[in-house]
Amino acid sequence: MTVAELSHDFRLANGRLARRLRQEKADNELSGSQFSALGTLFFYGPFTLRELSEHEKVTPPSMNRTVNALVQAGLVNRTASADDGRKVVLTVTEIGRTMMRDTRKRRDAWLAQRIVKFTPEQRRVLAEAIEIMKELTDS
Amino acid sequence: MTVAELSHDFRLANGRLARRLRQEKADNELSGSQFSALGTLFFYGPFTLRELSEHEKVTPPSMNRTVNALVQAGLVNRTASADDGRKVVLTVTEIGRTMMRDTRKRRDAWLAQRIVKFTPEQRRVLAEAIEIMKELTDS
DNA sequence: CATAACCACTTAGCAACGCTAAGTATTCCC
DNA sequence: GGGAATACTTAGCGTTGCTAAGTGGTTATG
Repeated sequence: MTVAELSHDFRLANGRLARRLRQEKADNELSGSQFSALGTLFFYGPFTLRELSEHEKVTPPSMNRTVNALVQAGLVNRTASADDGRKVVLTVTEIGRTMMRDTRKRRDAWLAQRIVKFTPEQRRVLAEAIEIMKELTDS
Repeated sequence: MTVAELSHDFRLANGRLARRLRQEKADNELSGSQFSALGTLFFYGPFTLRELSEHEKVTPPSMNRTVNALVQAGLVNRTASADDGRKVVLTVTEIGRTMMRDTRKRRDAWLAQRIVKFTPEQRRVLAEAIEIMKELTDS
Protein backbone atom coordinates (compact mmCIF):
# COMPACT_ATOMS: atom_id res chain seq x y z
CA MET A 1 0.00 0.00 0.00
CA THR A 2 1.42 3.36 -1.04
CA VAL A 3 1.60 6.41 1.19
CA ALA A 4 -0.96 8.11 -1.05
CA GLU A 5 -3.43 5.27 -0.66
CA LEU A 6 -2.77 5.09 3.04
CA SER A 7 -3.42 8.82 3.42
CA HIS A 8 -6.58 8.69 1.37
CA ASP A 9 -8.05 5.67 3.10
CA PHE A 10 -7.15 6.92 6.52
CA ARG A 11 -8.76 10.31 5.99
CA LEU A 12 -11.97 8.79 4.70
CA ALA A 13 -12.05 6.12 7.39
CA ASN A 14 -11.63 8.77 10.06
CA GLY A 15 -14.46 10.86 8.66
CA ARG A 16 -16.87 8.00 8.27
CA LEU A 17 -16.13 6.71 11.75
CA ALA A 18 -16.88 10.17 13.14
CA ARG A 19 -20.28 10.10 11.41
CA ARG A 20 -20.88 6.56 12.61
CA LEU A 21 -20.15 7.56 16.20
CA ARG A 22 -22.48 10.53 15.90
CA GLN A 23 -25.30 8.15 15.03
CA GLU A 24 -24.97 6.58 18.46
CA LYS A 25 -25.51 9.77 20.40
CA ALA A 26 -28.63 9.77 22.57
CA ASP A 27 -30.91 12.78 22.23
CA ASN A 28 -30.37 14.19 25.70
CA GLU A 29 -26.60 13.82 25.67
CA LEU A 30 -23.93 16.41 25.12
CA SER A 31 -22.80 16.80 21.53
CA GLY A 32 -19.44 15.49 20.45
CA SER A 33 -17.74 18.88 20.56
CA GLN A 34 -19.20 19.72 23.92
CA PHE A 35 -18.20 16.41 25.42
CA SER A 36 -14.70 16.71 23.99
CA ALA A 37 -14.25 20.20 25.42
CA LEU A 38 -15.61 19.21 28.82
CA GLY A 39 -13.31 16.19 28.85
CA THR A 40 -10.27 18.30 28.01
CA LEU A 41 -11.05 20.70 30.84
CA PHE A 42 -11.79 17.81 33.19
CA PHE A 43 -8.55 15.93 32.54
CA TYR A 44 -6.11 18.69 31.64
CA GLY A 45 -7.75 21.96 32.71
CA PRO A 46 -8.18 24.62 33.79
CA PHE A 47 -7.51 26.50 30.58
CA THR A 48 -8.08 29.92 29.11
CA LEU A 49 -10.36 30.11 26.11
CA ARG A 50 -7.50 30.30 23.68
CA GLU A 51 -5.67 27.38 25.21
CA LEU A 52 -8.80 25.27 25.03
CA SER A 53 -9.45 26.26 21.43
CA GLU A 54 -5.93 25.18 20.49
CA HIS A 55 -6.44 21.84 22.20
CA GLU A 56 -9.74 21.32 20.42
CA LYS A 57 -8.47 22.49 17.03
CA VAL A 58 -11.12 25.14 16.49
CA THR A 59 -10.97 28.94 16.37
CA PRO A 60 -11.61 30.97 19.55
CA PRO A 61 -15.06 32.15 18.39
CA SER A 62 -16.13 28.56 17.71
CA MET A 63 -14.77 27.50 21.06
CA ASN A 64 -16.53 30.37 22.75
CA ARG A 65 -19.90 29.24 21.50
CA THR A 66 -19.37 25.69 22.69
CA VAL A 67 -18.19 26.98 26.07
CA ASN A 68 -21.30 29.18 26.30
CA ALA A 69 -23.45 26.07 26.04
CA LEU A 70 -21.46 24.33 28.76
CA VAL A 71 -21.63 27.39 31.04
CA GLN A 72 -25.38 27.71 30.50
CA ALA A 73 -25.74 24.05 31.37
CA GLY A 74 -23.88 24.74 34.61
CA LEU A 75 -21.06 22.37 33.74
CA VAL A 76 -18.27 24.92 33.38
CA ASN A 77 -17.34 28.13 35.18
CA ARG A 78 -16.02 31.16 33.34
CA THR A 79 -14.03 33.39 35.71
CA ALA A 80 -11.83 36.39 34.98
CA SER A 81 -8.13 35.73 35.26
CA ALA A 82 -6.50 37.31 38.31
CA ASP A 83 -3.28 38.32 36.62
CA ASP A 84 -4.64 39.40 33.23
CA GLY A 85 -8.04 41.02 32.93
CA ARG A 86 -8.38 40.04 29.28
CA LYS A 87 -8.26 36.33 29.94
CA VAL A 88 -10.94 34.05 31.27
CA VAL A 89 -10.25 30.86 33.15
CA LEU A 90 -12.47 27.89 32.43
CA THR A 91 -12.98 25.27 35.13
CA VAL A 92 -15.33 22.32 35.40
CA THR A 93 -17.99 22.77 38.07
CA GLU A 94 -18.90 20.09 40.58
CA ILE A 95 -21.96 19.30 38.49
CA GLY A 96 -19.73 19.08 35.45
CA ARG A 97 -17.42 16.64 37.20
CA THR A 98 -20.27 14.43 38.24
CA MET A 99 -21.76 14.59 34.76
CA MET A 100 -18.42 13.69 33.22
CA ARG A 101 -17.92 10.67 35.46
CA ASP A 102 -21.50 9.46 35.03
CA THR A 103 -21.68 10.00 31.32
CA ARG A 104 -18.35 8.58 30.28
CA LYS A 105 -19.18 4.93 30.72
CA ARG A 106 -22.49 5.26 28.95
CA ARG A 107 -21.07 7.46 26.25
CA ASP A 108 -18.13 5.26 25.46
CA ALA A 109 -20.21 2.11 25.80
CA TRP A 110 -20.85 1.62 22.11
CA LEU A 111 -17.14 1.62 21.34
CA ALA A 112 -16.17 -0.28 24.46
CA GLN A 113 -18.61 -3.09 23.69
CA ARG A 114 -16.79 -3.68 20.43
CA ILE A 115 -13.26 -3.10 21.61
CA VAL A 116 -13.66 -5.59 24.42
CA LYS A 117 -14.20 -8.26 21.78
CA PHE A 118 -10.97 -7.39 19.98
CA THR A 119 -7.85 -9.51 20.28
CA PRO A 120 -5.05 -8.16 22.49
CA GLU A 121 -3.10 -7.53 19.29
CA GLN A 122 -5.92 -5.41 17.87
CA ARG A 123 -6.12 -3.44 21.08
CA ARG A 124 -2.39 -2.85 20.92
CA VAL A 125 -2.74 -1.56 17.37
CA LEU A 126 -5.54 0.73 18.45
CA ALA A 127 -3.52 2.13 21.34
CA GLU A 128 -0.60 2.85 19.04
CA ALA A 129 -2.90 4.32 16.43
CA ILE A 130 -4.21 6.77 19.04
CA GLU A 131 -0.68 8.00 19.61
CA ILE A 132 -0.17 8.43 15.88
CA MET A 133 -3.46 10.28 15.59
CA LYS A 134 -2.50 12.63 18.42
CA GLU A 135 0.84 13.26 16.77
CA LEU A 136 -0.87 14.09 13.48
CA THR A 137 -3.40 16.29 15.23
CA ASP A 138 -0.71 18.35 16.93
CA SER A 139 1.50 18.78 13.89
CA MET B 1 -4.72 0.77 29.45
CA THR B 2 -8.29 -0.31 30.09
CA VAL B 3 -10.92 -0.78 27.42
CA ALA B 4 -12.81 2.19 28.83
CA GLU B 5 -9.78 4.47 28.53
CA LEU B 6 -9.01 3.12 25.10
CA SER B 7 -12.57 3.82 23.94
CA HIS B 8 -12.59 7.29 25.39
CA ASP B 9 -9.21 8.33 24.00
CA PHE B 10 -9.94 6.83 20.62
CA ARG B 11 -13.24 8.65 20.27
CA LEU B 12 -11.73 11.99 21.22
CA ALA B 13 -8.69 11.46 19.00
CA ASN B 14 -11.00 10.67 16.09
CA GLY B 15 -12.98 13.88 16.58
CA ARG B 16 -10.00 16.14 17.05
CA LEU B 17 -8.20 14.69 14.04
CA ALA B 18 -11.31 15.31 11.94
CA ARG B 19 -11.27 18.97 13.01
CA ARG B 20 -7.53 19.19 12.37
CA LEU B 21 -7.99 17.82 8.87
CA ARG B 22 -10.76 20.30 8.22
CA GLN B 23 -8.36 23.15 8.99
CA GLU B 24 -6.24 22.08 6.04
CA LYS B 25 -8.99 22.36 3.46
CA ALA B 26 -8.38 25.03 0.81
CA ASP B 27 -11.24 27.44 0.16
CA ASN B 28 -12.06 26.30 -3.35
CA GLU B 29 -11.96 22.59 -2.57
CA LEU B 30 -14.78 20.16 -2.03
CA SER B 31 -15.87 19.75 1.58
CA GLY B 32 -15.00 16.59 3.45
CA SER B 33 -18.44 15.05 3.02
CA GLN B 34 -18.57 15.88 -0.66
CA PHE B 35 -15.13 14.49 -1.32
CA SER B 36 -15.93 11.35 0.62
CA ALA B 37 -19.15 10.77 -1.32
CA LEU B 38 -17.50 11.43 -4.66
CA GLY B 39 -14.70 9.04 -3.75
CA THR B 40 -17.14 6.30 -2.79
CA LEU B 41 -18.94 6.63 -6.10
CA PHE B 42 -15.64 6.79 -7.96
CA PHE B 43 -14.16 3.66 -6.43
CA TYR B 44 -17.20 1.54 -5.63
CA GLY B 45 -20.11 3.08 -7.56
CA PRO B 46 -22.48 3.43 -9.17
CA PHE B 47 -24.94 3.44 -6.28
CA THR B 48 -28.50 4.43 -5.58
CA LEU B 49 -29.04 7.25 -3.12
CA ARG B 50 -29.85 4.88 -0.29
CA GLU B 51 -26.85 2.69 -0.93
CA LEU B 52 -24.59 5.70 -0.92
CA SER B 53 -26.13 7.04 2.27
CA GLU B 54 -25.48 3.72 3.99
CA HIS B 55 -21.88 3.78 2.86
CA GLU B 56 -21.44 7.31 4.10
CA LYS B 57 -23.25 6.76 7.39
CA VAL B 58 -25.77 9.54 6.98
CA THR B 59 -29.53 9.60 6.41
CA PRO B 60 -30.93 9.72 2.86
CA PRO B 61 -32.03 13.37 3.16
CA SER B 62 -28.56 14.39 4.29
CA MET B 63 -27.04 12.39 1.49
CA ASN B 64 -29.43 13.94 -0.99
CA ARG B 65 -28.30 17.44 -0.17
CA THR B 66 -24.64 16.53 -0.59
CA VAL B 67 -25.42 14.80 -3.88
CA ASN B 68 -27.30 17.90 -5.06
CA ALA B 69 -24.15 19.94 -4.62
CA LEU B 70 -22.12 17.40 -6.59
CA VAL B 71 -24.72 17.27 -9.37
CA GLN B 72 -24.84 21.05 -9.56
CA ALA B 73 -21.07 21.11 -9.80
CA GLY B 74 -21.33 18.70 -12.73
CA LEU B 75 -19.35 15.99 -10.97
CA VAL B 76 -22.13 13.43 -10.59
CA ASN B 77 -25.03 12.30 -12.76
CA ARG B 78 -28.42 11.49 -11.29
CA THR B 79 -30.37 9.18 -13.63
CA ALA B 80 -33.59 7.28 -13.11
CA SER B 81 -33.15 3.55 -12.60
CA ALA B 82 -34.29 1.47 -15.58
CA ASP B 83 -35.82 -1.34 -13.54
CA ASP B 84 -37.33 0.67 -10.67
CA GLY B 85 -38.74 4.12 -11.27
CA ARG B 86 -38.38 5.10 -7.64
CA LYS B 87 -34.65 4.69 -7.59
CA VAL B 88 -31.99 7.00 -8.93
CA VAL B 89 -28.58 5.85 -10.04
CA LEU B 90 -25.62 8.03 -9.19
CA THR B 91 -22.56 7.93 -11.41
CA VAL B 92 -19.44 10.06 -11.55
CA THR B 93 -19.24 12.19 -14.70
CA GLU B 94 -16.09 12.49 -16.78
CA ILE B 95 -15.45 15.87 -15.16
CA GLY B 96 -15.93 14.22 -11.79
CA ARG B 97 -13.41 11.52 -12.63
CA THR B 98 -10.84 14.05 -13.75
CA MET B 99 -11.49 16.15 -10.67
CA MET B 100 -11.10 13.14 -8.42
CA ARG B 101 -7.80 12.10 -9.95
CA ASP B 102 -6.42 15.65 -9.96
CA THR B 103 -7.59 16.55 -6.49
CA ARG B 104 -6.59 13.44 -4.64
CA LYS B 105 -2.85 14.07 -4.51
CA ARG B 106 -3.28 17.67 -3.47
CA ARG B 107 -6.01 16.88 -1.01
CA ASP B 108 -4.19 14.06 0.70
CA ALA B 109 -0.90 15.93 0.59
CA TRP B 110 -1.04 17.21 4.13
CA LEU B 111 -1.42 13.71 5.54
CA ALA B 112 0.94 12.12 3.05
CA GLN B 113 3.74 14.56 3.88
CA ARG B 114 3.58 13.37 7.46
CA ILE B 115 2.99 9.69 6.84
CA VAL B 116 5.97 9.49 4.51
CA LYS B 117 8.16 10.42 7.47
CA PHE B 118 6.76 7.62 9.62
CA THR B 119 8.69 4.44 10.29
CA PRO B 120 7.58 1.32 8.39
CA GLU B 121 6.26 0.02 11.70
CA GLN B 122 4.11 3.12 12.19
CA ARG B 123 2.75 2.78 8.68
CA ARG B 124 1.92 -0.84 9.37
CA VAL B 125 0.04 0.21 12.51
CA LEU B 126 -1.84 2.82 10.52
CA ALA B 127 -2.83 0.34 7.82
CA GLU B 128 -4.14 -2.07 10.44
CA ALA B 129 -5.90 0.72 12.26
CA ILE B 130 -7.75 1.59 9.07
CA GLU B 131 -9.11 -1.96 8.92
CA ILE B 132 -10.21 -1.74 12.53
CA MET B 133 -11.88 1.61 11.90
CA LYS B 134 -13.74 0.23 8.90
CA GLU B 135 -14.87 -2.73 10.97
CA LEU B 136 -16.15 -0.42 13.69
CA THR B 137 -17.83 1.84 11.16
CA ASP B 138 -19.74 -1.04 9.60
CA SER B 139 -20.83 -2.65 12.85
C1' DC C 1 2.12 59.45 31.31
C1' DA C 2 -0.23 59.47 27.01
C1' DT C 3 -1.04 56.99 23.18
C1' DA C 4 -0.42 53.46 19.86
C1' DA C 5 -0.03 48.68 19.14
C1' DC C 6 -1.30 44.44 20.54
C1' DC C 7 -3.90 40.76 22.57
C1' DA C 8 -8.01 38.07 24.53
C1' DC C 9 -12.41 37.51 24.37
C1' DT C 10 -17.02 38.32 22.42
C1' DT C 11 -20.70 39.28 19.04
C1' DA C 12 -22.76 38.90 14.52
C1' DG C 13 -23.60 36.68 10.55
C1' DC C 14 -22.64 33.02 6.95
C1' DA C 15 -22.28 28.21 5.17
C1' DA C 16 -21.99 23.25 5.65
C1' DC C 17 -24.23 19.21 7.33
C1' DG C 18 -26.23 16.39 10.50
C1' DC C 19 -31.24 15.29 11.78
C1' DT C 20 -36.72 14.44 11.72
C1' DA C 21 -41.22 15.04 9.64
C1' DA C 22 -43.87 15.14 5.85
C1' DG C 23 -44.85 15.05 0.71
C1' DT C 24 -44.73 12.67 -3.95
C1' DA C 25 -44.08 8.97 -7.04
C1' DT C 26 -43.51 4.13 -7.86
C1' DT C 27 -43.75 -0.67 -6.82
C1' DC C 28 -45.46 -4.63 -4.35
C1' DC C 29 -48.96 -7.60 -2.65
C1' DC C 30 -53.60 -9.15 -1.53
C1' DG D 1 -57.86 -2.17 -8.25
C1' DG D 2 -56.38 -0.40 -3.75
C1' DG D 3 -53.70 -0.22 0.44
C1' DA D 4 -49.02 -0.87 2.30
C1' DA D 5 -44.34 -0.36 1.60
C1' DT D 6 -40.34 1.76 -0.58
C1' DA D 7 -37.29 5.53 -2.65
C1' DC D 8 -36.47 9.86 -3.17
C1' DT D 9 -37.27 14.78 -2.24
C1' DT D 10 -38.57 19.06 0.24
C1' DA D 11 -38.87 21.89 4.32
C1' DG D 12 -37.21 23.33 8.40
C1' DC D 13 -34.38 22.97 12.78
C1' DG D 14 -30.00 22.77 15.55
C1' DT D 15 -25.05 22.40 15.90
C1' DT D 16 -20.66 23.66 14.65
C1' DG D 17 -17.23 25.19 11.75
C1' DC D 18 -15.59 29.89 9.82
C1' DT D 19 -14.35 35.22 9.11
C1' DA D 20 -14.98 40.04 10.21
C1' DA D 21 -15.58 43.38 13.37
C1' DG D 22 -16.32 45.22 18.22
C1' DT D 23 -14.91 45.82 23.25
C1' DG D 24 -11.85 46.22 26.80
C1' DG D 25 -7.26 45.23 29.14
C1' DT D 26 -2.16 45.17 28.69
C1' DT D 27 2.25 46.46 26.92
C1' DA D 28 5.59 49.26 24.73
C1' DT D 29 7.25 53.73 23.29
C1' DG D 30 8.10 58.43 22.59
